[in-house]
Amino acid sequence: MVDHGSTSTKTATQSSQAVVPEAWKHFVRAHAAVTRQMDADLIALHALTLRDYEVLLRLSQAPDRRLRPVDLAEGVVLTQSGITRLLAGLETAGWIERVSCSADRRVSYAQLTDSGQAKVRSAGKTHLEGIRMLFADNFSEAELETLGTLMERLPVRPGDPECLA
Amino acid sequence: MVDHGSTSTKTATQSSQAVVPEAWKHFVRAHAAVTRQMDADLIALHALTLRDYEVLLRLSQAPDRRLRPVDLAEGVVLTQSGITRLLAGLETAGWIERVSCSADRRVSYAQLTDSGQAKVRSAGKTHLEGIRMLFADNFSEAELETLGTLMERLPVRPGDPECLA
DNA sequence: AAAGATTGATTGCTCAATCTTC
DNA sequence: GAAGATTGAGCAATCAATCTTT
Repeated sequence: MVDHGSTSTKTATQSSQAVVPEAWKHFVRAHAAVTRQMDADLIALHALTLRDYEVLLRLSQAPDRRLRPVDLAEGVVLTQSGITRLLAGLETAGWIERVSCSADRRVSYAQLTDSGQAKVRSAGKTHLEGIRMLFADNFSEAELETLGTLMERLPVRPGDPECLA
Repeated sequence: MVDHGSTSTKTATQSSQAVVPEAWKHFVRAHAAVTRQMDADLIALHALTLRDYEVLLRLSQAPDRRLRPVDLAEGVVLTQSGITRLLAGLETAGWIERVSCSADRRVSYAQLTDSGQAKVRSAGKTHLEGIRMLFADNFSEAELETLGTLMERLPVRPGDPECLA
């Protein structure tokens, strides 16, 4: 509700109030549209959900190609039960296998199989193409870099759960 | 979609290849995290989903406070059946009512009620606060403006040649 | 007690099919 | 036939509760 010290001489309240929700609105809308198309492409060409792909990708980039489900969940912003069910699907597809941890018997790693590695490679081509066409091609290299740093600044976990009143 | 051929400058593009998926990754992750928190806040304080709120908001800004379901669906990136079910919920809550169109009897407008207007006002305070704390406060005014224009550039209906009003 | 993982019940959304009206 | 709206079936993700291990 407080004005930000407007830089322009437009109607002060109108402009400074509008800029914030406008940016947010475009952000949400763009994400939904682009994401939906990417998901459709991955499903059509590789029988793979966008979330599935992101999980496989993270595994392929992890040391020893394995991660704890709880870390995986945090990485793709999913609940623990969500990741359990997703991993179950990936396992029956043969793209991951479960490996129990000797140091902590509570955890059963998700480990990328060779088949999963092949899958993430082939699907990766489609996905990179999608990122390029639907997302990156709309920006210059510099803008992309800017976008990346800006996005990186947003809080990923509700670490400070100060509730709104 | 076929393969896009081999890249001739694999080594040279290695670093610039990384910037694209990085920007995208941060984009997706940030959206998921911020959106999730906003949704939780709205549910906790107003018994309202983020999508519910966005629909009510769009109605409150529409002429005569009413819109066709199909336009509403396009606005919040949902399928037609999705909007039907969402509107059903809003109607039983008393926030919208259905009004048949005299000019075209296929459409039944979603019309914001007074109760719905009150709801969107009170929830709007929470939501604006959420946008500020979770999103806008991480950026300067100039960055927000940049972000808005960049996001606006993304295609909302990829592949679709034209949008009919 | 707390952390990791899982399961049961529920919700919300999608696709495909259908109905009515243009 | 096409467009707008709806319904049935199915899937994916959530919350709450539970189990095991630390």
